[in-house]
Amino acid sequence: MSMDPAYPQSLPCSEASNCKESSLTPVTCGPEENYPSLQMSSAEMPHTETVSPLPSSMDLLIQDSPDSSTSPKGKKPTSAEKSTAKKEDKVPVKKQKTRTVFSSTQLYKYLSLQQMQELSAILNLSYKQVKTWFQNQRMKSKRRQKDNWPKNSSGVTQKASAPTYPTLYSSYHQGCLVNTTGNLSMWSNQTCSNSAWSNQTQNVHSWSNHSWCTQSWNNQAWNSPFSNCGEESLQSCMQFQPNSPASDLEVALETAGESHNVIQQTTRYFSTPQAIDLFLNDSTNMQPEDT
DNA sequence: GTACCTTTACAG
DNA sequence: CTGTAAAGGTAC
Repeated sequence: MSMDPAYPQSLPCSEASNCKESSLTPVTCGPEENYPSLQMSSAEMPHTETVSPLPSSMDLLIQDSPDSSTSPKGKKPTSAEKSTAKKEDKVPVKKQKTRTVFSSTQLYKYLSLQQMQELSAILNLSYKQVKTWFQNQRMKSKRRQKDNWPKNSSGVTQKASAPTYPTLYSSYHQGCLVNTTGNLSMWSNQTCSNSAWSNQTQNVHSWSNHSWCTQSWNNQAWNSPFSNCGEESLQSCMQFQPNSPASDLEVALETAGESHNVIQQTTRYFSTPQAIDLFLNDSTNMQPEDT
């Protein structure tokens, strides 16, 4: 339970080392930084960058994103530039906060420290960004809860209705992170039935200590917002045998969920907001919420 | 040092 | 206007 991988080790330059305390200009961090794809001057930044320096294994995972939504600026540099230019023009550099629009592909693989680090490198994002994302997700979940996220009221918001934890792994597992040691984290989502999952193709990517598992789902079965991107390539898989679909997951979840905190829970893969919500909500208790 | 929370600012 | 990445501040 000690997970403090000083991220800066193997990463090229992910750490926040850059933008955080450095200054307010994330862009200044560096060209090959992780922010490159963020905003910068798309003019000269063919975001081909997206996935260049990736290992071969990861290639599959991230290669897609033709330019989905990410396009930090691939599409409308005007706005950004405008604003930026404007500010620079007169305002004493207040703070060029540029919203990085992560591509679904990128979002698809945000995880925890270790993974985050690697991911950051892989995705060409900074560790900070990855971290921030999770943070925001947590906040988002909380807010939703507070706001009484329209869940069953009409049963509309939640495409597949928020499943409870038990249901989660039963019919909601889309991927999982398996630790070589036997520990595994999972990210789940809706519309994924065990059967479907069994049929899916399984591609295992070696990922550090963990095996990045991606399972290929049916595009149709996948309704989550995040899933609309060409995840076909980065679909998830499972490391455990296809024979033990939910079984392993359950065990793993139990083990992992019982002694993990929110952070760790977050560590699990979230493919969809709902999944995150679920995790953030029940993960702590992992009880059948069945009063 | 990190996570949590609040606020800011941008993209759709 | 909403959603969300990101900065700032605070607490552990």
